[in-house]
Amino acid sequence: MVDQAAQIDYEGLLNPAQLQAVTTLEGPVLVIAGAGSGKTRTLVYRVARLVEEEIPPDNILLLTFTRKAASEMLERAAGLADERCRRVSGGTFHSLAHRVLRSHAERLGFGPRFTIMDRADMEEVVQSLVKDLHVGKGSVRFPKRSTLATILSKAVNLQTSVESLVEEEFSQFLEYAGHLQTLGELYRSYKRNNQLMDYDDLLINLRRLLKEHEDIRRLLAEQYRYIMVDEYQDTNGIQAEIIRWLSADHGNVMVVGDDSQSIYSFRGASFRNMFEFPEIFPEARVIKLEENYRSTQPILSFTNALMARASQKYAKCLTTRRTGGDPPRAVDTRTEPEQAAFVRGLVQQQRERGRPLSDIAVLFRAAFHSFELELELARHDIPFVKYGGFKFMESAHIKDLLAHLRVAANADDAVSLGRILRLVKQIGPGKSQAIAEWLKESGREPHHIGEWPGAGKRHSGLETLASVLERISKPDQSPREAVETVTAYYEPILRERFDDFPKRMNDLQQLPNMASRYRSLRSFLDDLTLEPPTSSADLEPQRPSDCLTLSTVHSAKGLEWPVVVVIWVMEGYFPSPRAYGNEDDLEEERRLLYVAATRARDDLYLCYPGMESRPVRYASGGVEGYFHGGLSSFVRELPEEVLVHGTNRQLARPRRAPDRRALRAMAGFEGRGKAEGLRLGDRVKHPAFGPGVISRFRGEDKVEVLFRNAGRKLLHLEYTTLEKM
DNA sequence: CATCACGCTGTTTTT
DNA sequence: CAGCGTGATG
Repeated sequence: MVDQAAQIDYEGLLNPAQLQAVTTLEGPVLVIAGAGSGKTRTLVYRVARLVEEEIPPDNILLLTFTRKAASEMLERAAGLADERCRRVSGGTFHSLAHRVLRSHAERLGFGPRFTIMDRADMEEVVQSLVKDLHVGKGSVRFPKRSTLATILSKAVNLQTSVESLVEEEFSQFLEYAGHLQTLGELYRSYKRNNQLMDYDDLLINLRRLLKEHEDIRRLLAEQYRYIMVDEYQDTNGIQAEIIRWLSADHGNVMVVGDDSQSIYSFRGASFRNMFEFPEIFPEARVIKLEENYRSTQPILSFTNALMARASQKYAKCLTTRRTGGDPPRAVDTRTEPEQAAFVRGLVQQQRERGRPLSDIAVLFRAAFHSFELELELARHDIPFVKYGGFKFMESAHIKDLLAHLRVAANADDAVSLGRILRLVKQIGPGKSQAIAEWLKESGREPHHIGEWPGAGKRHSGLETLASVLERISKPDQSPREAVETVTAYYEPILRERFDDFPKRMNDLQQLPNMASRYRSLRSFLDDLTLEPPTSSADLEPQRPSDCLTLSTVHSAKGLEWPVVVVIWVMEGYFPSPRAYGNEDDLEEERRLLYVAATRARDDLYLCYPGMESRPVRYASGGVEGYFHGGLSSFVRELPEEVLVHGTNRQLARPRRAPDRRALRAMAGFEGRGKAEGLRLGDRVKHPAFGPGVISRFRGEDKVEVLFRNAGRKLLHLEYTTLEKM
């Protein structure tokens, strides 16, 4: 080991509260840490301190919100103390659960080969079980698959029955409460029968293991004698219980969090865990970190004023020793395209002043809120990386490919088997079901599907698939080879099924490299599920070295930038109106803005398309709530002095709306498309986007066109803007 | 039985 | 805008 210079000078490097947190090594500790108060720093130093005190790194457990956060912290600790810090166990609750369950799941009746399902898998299974409920045909209002998954998952995470959750939070589905309850039970037994665990099961099953198997609890408590939990405000009741069991024997547990940054209630997280910690561990020390090391005082005055309006919180007031700084600017950008142009202008202006793009981040609530801005940035050649909302793993072609690997890794994975069977020509829902049943009855492995008697004589499609499965099921195939085998088989299918074949094929070509880092298919698939890529940059690391960051607020947690621009797209704006049914939603929205604003070191811009608040009632469900004009409702209720108000005119001239008449003049059509003989699949040309294919008719005067070269896949266009080719 | 076309409808964030 | 269910078509 490297012989580090003298001991770390903790007193000189930490403030008194941080120092207390770092040097209290035994017993339960609750650290209430405001944004930018050196929370991560405190954890890093504490890891270093523990290691310095000769605590074996294997005995330290650092639970964080993402695995990336954990490895970065351990990296930093290693830089401070020594290399041993890297051997500390770090990760998310889910990855810990996964690790433990892979070795002990047989105690719960699972084999070691269980498959982890992501959200999309869960939806697929749940949807497939709906038919067993025998809900009347006329039930138009039955929740769709994603809502079903949300309901079932939330009931688990809130530890309540489906029925009472529906009563509480999904009253529009009250008439189906019984059906949903049954669906939950069907789903549970389906998972048991097919060796499947979803994200929630990982937590539930770890808790069960700890609760019901004393020996395993002892084993883990002995292994992890010092436990630290970051972002404790984002844990749910199950996770809190896991912590309680893990540390029941020794009580050496430090949890760190900020109730004001709790933004995951949608998955059952509750900052109440922070208040309850001292009740579970009555001897807990409580340490508050209130000095902020990140932002200027004007930014903090704004965020303090914002949170002062919150009704549920640990009161704290952040201050800094930094002097100077401008108050945040609140800018009414009026409309979304103007907002995009404004932000682009802002970025250009900062750049001209010599700021690197990497100093700037644009944050927003939902991933699609940045679409307009992405187009605008592309038009002006401003490079950016986007984090959040990137569903690489959920795109159909990736799921198709991985489904083959999953069948090879777990023959019981009926969802994946069905998926790959349906890709074969002439095999649809009916036959795939029949094949799966035949396999089960005859006790054969999936790679025997070529022998299926129902095919009549021989079925070449099934036989080809069977040989692929046989090849990739061989233990001597490396994950990389398996991926390549399946890609070769899948390529013609992909070409046939998707119009944008080249882009999708390019995605698939990223997979072999990812796979080559793994020794088994199983671990490759597990990692992809537990830590899917969150940005396109994760796939193509050769991005420009200096680029702007675009991120959802959720993905920006724990990060900071000198300049932060927050854009809150106008609510009620297409595609979907957002209504706030209750005060809790509004409170979380406020905390979200708090998280976004506290990412800023020096300059903060708040952009919102101003629109009046107004009451709204869904036509269908009768849910009452109100739209609000993005940030405007928060901004309006704050004292004048914490913000400078402005309009976009000061910094950028609004882009002119596209001139429809000019486009029409350029168009080759006079009448309506369909009437003029346009058909699906016809090739057309657009003056701006180039050649494309008609993919769908929408109503009387719109058509969907697929453009291969445009940044966007699909566009709605009036027929008259198109030229027939 | 598989596949295609079209009308209807509406919350989002992630392990 | 995109997913879903349904009815028409092969």
